[in-house]
Amino acid sequence: MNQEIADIFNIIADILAAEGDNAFRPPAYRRAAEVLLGLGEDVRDYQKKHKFIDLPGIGKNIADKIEEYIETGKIKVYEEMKKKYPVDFAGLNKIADLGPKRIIKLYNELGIRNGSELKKALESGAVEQLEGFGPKLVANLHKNIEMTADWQKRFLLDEAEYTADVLREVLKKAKQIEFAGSFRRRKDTVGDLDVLLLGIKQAEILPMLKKADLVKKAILDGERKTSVILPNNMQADLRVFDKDEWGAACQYFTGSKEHNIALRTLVVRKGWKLNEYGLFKGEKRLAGASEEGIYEKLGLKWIPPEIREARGEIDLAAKNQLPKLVEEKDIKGDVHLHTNYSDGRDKLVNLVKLAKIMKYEYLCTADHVGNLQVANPITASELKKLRAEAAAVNFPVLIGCEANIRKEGGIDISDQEAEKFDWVIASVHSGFRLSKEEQTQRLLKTMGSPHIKAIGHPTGRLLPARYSIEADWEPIFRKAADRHIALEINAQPDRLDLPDGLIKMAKDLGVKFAIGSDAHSTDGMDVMHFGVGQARRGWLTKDDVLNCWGLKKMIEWLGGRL
DNA sequence: GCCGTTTTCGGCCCGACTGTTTTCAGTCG
Repeated sequence: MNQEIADIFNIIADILAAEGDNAFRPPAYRRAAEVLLGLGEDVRDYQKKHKFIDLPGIGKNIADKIEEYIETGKIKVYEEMKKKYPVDFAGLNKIADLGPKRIIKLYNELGIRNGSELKKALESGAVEQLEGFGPKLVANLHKNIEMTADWQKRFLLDEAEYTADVLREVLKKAKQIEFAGSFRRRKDTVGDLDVLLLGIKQAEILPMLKKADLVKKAILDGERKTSVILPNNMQADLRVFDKDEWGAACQYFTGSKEHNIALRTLVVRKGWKLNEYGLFKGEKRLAGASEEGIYEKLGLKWIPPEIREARGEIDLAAKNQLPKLVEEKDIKGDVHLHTNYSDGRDKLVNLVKLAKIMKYEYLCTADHVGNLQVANPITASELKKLRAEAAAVNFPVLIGCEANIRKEGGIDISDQEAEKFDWVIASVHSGFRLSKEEQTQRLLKTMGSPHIKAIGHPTGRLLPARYSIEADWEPIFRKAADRHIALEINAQPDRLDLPDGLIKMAKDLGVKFAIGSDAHSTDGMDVMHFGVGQARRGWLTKDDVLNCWGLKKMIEWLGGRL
């Protein structure tokens, strides 16, 4: 429901912006939309324990509208706006160069309500008759309307990372390069790449990209900014900065927007100014060469990019109480690996070889078992072979399994079968569309099973945007904490499950986590850093993560049930 | 529409770029 309300707020913001009476109302609605999306739980659950008005950026007016939507499924103000402008705002807004003002103008003057009507009007020549719609803008709209659908999508982190590596190579002439934005914050999906460069001329960039055949479309090329669409339809914005601006640029373009606005509130209070070039008192530069310097001048500890989301990090930085977030080097073992005995491609001995190179201290396998729509579950005789292989590798290996959670709760193998494994992950692989109540009961019941040590990819979501089960997470998290059952943070870039908001909520309820690669071959083991990034976005320290503890302590916490 | 260690009113983050203008509006991040 959060998404539904956020969408409505964004459209209200668009319409208010187009009508243009008070320029500060639209951002208020947009901020409220962001806050709802970052809430970590459904507004209906949140409402039971808290008041919306206590959330930052949400006042009486917007709180009333949220409650109105929960009660009636509608927001009156929005319904009236829809009558006045029966327009597909969300769709039209995705077209580049088209914002609220132009959308309203197109509707008022030509009655255009959606993309296909716009296309017809462009083709008939009606649009170029409008004041303010010159030949270049019309030509751009023609092109944009065709391409927009492709470049609007969000990308998985691994594709963004690969793209960044390509750009880094092509632009290696630069002395320094940083990929800022949501990529640096390790958000689960990335819309574009913000590329910051040092020691190179802005005018050199577009030619270098063109020479490397990386420009599908040049959007703009100015004195301080170059924007292109790359061949994979990802947008890259590239900007060059000086050495004494570098930290300010990194800070500014890493965001998030909400974090930066909150930071600027502090700055304004001191009578200073903060932009992408530095922190200034009048003309005097107080800081700018390093991010640390900027935060320090503001009386704050440096804040890791992953938690710059205006979720309380600035207050804690002021009090020097930021958590020391988990790092990739803290990971002591992988806890979710498939071998060749289920649907993995590699033998245990090869997984172990790589584990040693990665400086792990142990591995936990998690081959599929059971009878619910699973590719090639491990058999009893294969389990014996795997045990023998594990005994031979001279490296600590827990032999585990990934069992399926039944529709009615519990897992699809018996207690006797489960007992044969050292480590049992229970995962939802079916029944994604059960009701919220059924889903909640199903997970609660599953956690009553005596052998389960972890819940795998708990929401079942697949990115960039597919199903995530609906459940009332609070009682589930409470039971996980109580029963010493870990929640997995699945590091696959198309899962990153749990999502960050739920991680934070679970942590606050005392839950412990296990970051698993879910690798199906040695190649798949290198995704661990994505899982660590996700854990950091959920404010986790190494104390929160089982596989940062060492095997002995982890087993103790699990109750020695091995 | 939100918010408060100058304020319950009067502020609100800030700059770049393009296109359509002839000094600025709209979009974007």
